[in-house]
Amino acid sequence: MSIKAPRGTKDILPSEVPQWQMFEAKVREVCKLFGYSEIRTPIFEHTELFQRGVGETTDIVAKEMYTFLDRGKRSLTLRPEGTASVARAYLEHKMQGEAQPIKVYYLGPMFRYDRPQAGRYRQFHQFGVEVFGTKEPTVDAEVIMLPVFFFQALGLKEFTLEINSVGCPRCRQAYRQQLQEALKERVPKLCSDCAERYEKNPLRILDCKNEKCKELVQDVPLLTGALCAECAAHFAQVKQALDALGQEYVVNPRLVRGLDYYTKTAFEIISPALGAQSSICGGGRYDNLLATIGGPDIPGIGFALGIERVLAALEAEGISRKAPDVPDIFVATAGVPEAEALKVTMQLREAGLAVDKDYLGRSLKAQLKFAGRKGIKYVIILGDEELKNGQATVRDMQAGSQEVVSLKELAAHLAGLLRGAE
RNA sequence: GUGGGUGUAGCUCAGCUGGUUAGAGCACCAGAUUGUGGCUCUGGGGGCCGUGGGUUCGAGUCCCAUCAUCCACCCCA
Repeated sequence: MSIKAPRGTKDILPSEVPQWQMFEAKVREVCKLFGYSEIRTPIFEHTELFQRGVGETTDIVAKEMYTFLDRGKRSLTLRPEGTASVARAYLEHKMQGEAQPIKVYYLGPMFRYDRPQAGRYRQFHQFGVEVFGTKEPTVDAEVIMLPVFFFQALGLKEFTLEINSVGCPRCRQAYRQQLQEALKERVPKLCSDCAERYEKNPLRILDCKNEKCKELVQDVPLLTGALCAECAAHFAQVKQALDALGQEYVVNPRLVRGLDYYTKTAFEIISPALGAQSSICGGGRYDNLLATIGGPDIPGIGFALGIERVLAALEAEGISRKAPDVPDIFVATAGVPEAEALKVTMQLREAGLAVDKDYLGRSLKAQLKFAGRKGIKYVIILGDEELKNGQATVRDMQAGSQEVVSLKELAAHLAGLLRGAE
């Protein structure tokens, strides 16, 4: 075998597609309940959108983008995430002129040039939601509750919600200095990654998994304690709203989002059933994103959730997969021309029945075996004997019983059987 | 980008310290039953042993490289 799917990509095979369709149907159902409309944006955008929106210093922009020049020498990038595109569409179509807030969801592939591992792909799929035009803390609570509600609707049981506030540029800047001050002496003792983070993005040091770093930053002041009055009040109201709903959560002051655009509320949902890539949903508020990409000062909030990871979590929890669809009826031949069998097959389809037939010229025995393996409920046996009388045999594969039915009444007879079987 | 594990039939895997034509189970196809599946039995098709180099009289087996894959770091969904 020479050509394979590119590294980090994979085929979603017919046996898996029903599970994806179930997932997508659930997305649409829940979004409808919450009042969100679907939006579909292009799969690639001008590179500049992500550079400005996601942030030059983020790993995503610095080293994970699929960027290329098109024939007109434009620099384009396969979208690494959805929020920037939706924000761009909001501005481009002047949605600030419509009734606010704008609540949308999207579903589709994203691309990041990462090293693949369990739960991490170069082409992966996200379901995400964005709300523009309100900075109300209760909308933060709604955006947090949507994925929680969604996971419950899927039957997922094992997940934990973590929340934090990363403040606004003002309090974050002040905190950053406070943190650097506190860590000054300890820099040489930190791991090499954290030593680098000390200058670039000291907040990330709080999130380091290295045991030694964890210990060293234990007594350091936390961002939650350094929030400005406005951010602190906002965070308190978000928590209050979640409390009022009876929603459990863990405040994780070390939860730091990687993308530059986040402000105030940040949250993450984690599945303990997964490996190292255990985050199944991440989101938060981004009150400066629209302004950053050249729009008016309009707040926003959203989340994105990794479909492959959620499906893996369902699998790990043993939640049954949706089985692939099989036709209800199979037309088998025994000594009659194939054209005749195709004609009967088409007639049944025209009557609204899901029907397939043999295309390998196999023996009747092999055709029955095939239908049995596939789990097809009824097999029509077209034999020359019956056909002479304008009849066919209908075999119930589960019961092993069969009866002779006239071709004229065949469709109605089968429809009746299928209705009865439901 | 860094580290470790693994690449033999469609799938899961054997193949002892290198030794003639590379095996099993499942799956697939056919027959036993010349018009009747699920059980059983019999037979059959399928492998440049990931790829390229090297060591050797001889390599699936040893060495190097490369690619792919898995897991972890990093990062994130």
